[in-house]
Amino acid sequence: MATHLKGIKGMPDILPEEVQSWQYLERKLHELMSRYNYQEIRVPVLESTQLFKRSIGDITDIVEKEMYSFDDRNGDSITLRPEGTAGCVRSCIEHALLRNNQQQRLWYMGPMYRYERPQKGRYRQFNQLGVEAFNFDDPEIEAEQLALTARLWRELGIHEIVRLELNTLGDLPSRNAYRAHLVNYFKANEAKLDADSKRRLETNPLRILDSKNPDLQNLISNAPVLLDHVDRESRRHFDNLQQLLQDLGIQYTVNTRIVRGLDYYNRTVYEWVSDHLGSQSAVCSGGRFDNLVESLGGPASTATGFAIGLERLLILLKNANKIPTDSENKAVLICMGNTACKQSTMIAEKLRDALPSISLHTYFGSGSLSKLLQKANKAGAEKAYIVGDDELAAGTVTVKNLCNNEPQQTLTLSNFNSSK
RNA sequence: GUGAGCGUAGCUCAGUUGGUAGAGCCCCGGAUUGUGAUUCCGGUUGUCGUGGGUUCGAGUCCCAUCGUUCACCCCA
Repeated sequence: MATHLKGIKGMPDILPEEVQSWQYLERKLHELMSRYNYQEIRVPVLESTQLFKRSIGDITDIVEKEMYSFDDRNGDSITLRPEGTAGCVRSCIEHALLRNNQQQRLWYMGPMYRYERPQKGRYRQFNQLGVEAFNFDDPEIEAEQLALTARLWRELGIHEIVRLELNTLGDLPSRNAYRAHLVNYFKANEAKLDADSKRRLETNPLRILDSKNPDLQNLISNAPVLLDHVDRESRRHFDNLQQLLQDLGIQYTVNTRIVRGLDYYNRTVYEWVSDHLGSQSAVCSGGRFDNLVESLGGPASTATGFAIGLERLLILLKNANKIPTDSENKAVLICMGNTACKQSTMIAEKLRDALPSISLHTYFGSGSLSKLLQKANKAGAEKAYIVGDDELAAGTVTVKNLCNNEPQQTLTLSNFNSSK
């Protein structure tokens, strides 16, 4: 016997039973996007490696060690997208969707790829819903997108177990100034830092604020605060956003330690987090990235957006037991006796003609009615359509309701015996 | 890349100081050749992850390796 092949690490199969919950979630997301009049954009899973290096930032971990990059047959380096924003922006530029400061509200959904060690809520292929809006300068757009996500949590029934954490990064000059303050502070206390944080001191000092090391918490809480250093305009933007959130009744906390793994953010950053996700606590994160479009060669365009990790969202839905079981209109066709059994496919087609809304499962061949009803019941069918020799002769179908003990009904199908 | 835990039937898991591999669920059949959700009876399923070692003898002990889970790093 040949040894069987296995799937790739961190790239899970989604089996039929599981697909139900994905379809439920996808349906909800489609509806939501449509209600906010965001438009779907579909871009490829593969892009040039250069695109991600320029957008995400060359020295980020994603680009340095997590990308699935390889050479195309002609030697060009291409990469499986580790996130969706870069491709979306590239497409908008390429097709001039942002000319003359045109506003766009866009969304996309699909798999992303990062070469990481899998753990709870983290996979090498994972799915995101991405939402981006372009050329909206004022904080109303952040408020709209946060209202949209807040509505999603509410309608999925998980609003009790997620919370919003908000911060502002200011503009680039103010952030660089703050960064210098922070480096000075941590350099003065370098002896107290762990190895990871010493490394981050060189690469991404803001990340030290994120550290989970309990020994560092005291040092971190006495560090200079980003919010105290942001420029006046960004500060005003942030204050206005907070006012809007209060007006909308959206609860949040300001967390001055939130930074971003991607380099392109400025001003607003936020995360929706939950205690039910294990260590990977963020289910949605986003913010403003006003400089990305221009830095990728497009027209200067402000931008805001967020991404939701769909696997993580499903963990929350399961946790809160909010995935409806989909047994609606499930039915089975049971044929008894040789004559009816031979015609089961044809009878099923007639039933589907007559009852377009049912999801009809046909048992081929014969078996004891008792067993077949048992099977139908286990499969979650609501009704059994039974056809035996009597029904065949009379041109009828016996309908048995499997949800209750109501008397059976007889359904007449026109042209039932037309094939004769 | 680093650390820890776990690999026994399709699934969830027992398996005693080393002595012939088990249960429940699922699936299939029958009681009941045309009436389930609630009965009873019977049946199938295994390179005990893989390869070495110790031993008269290894699912059990040792080593290696692979897989997996969780955590670090990082991030949705």
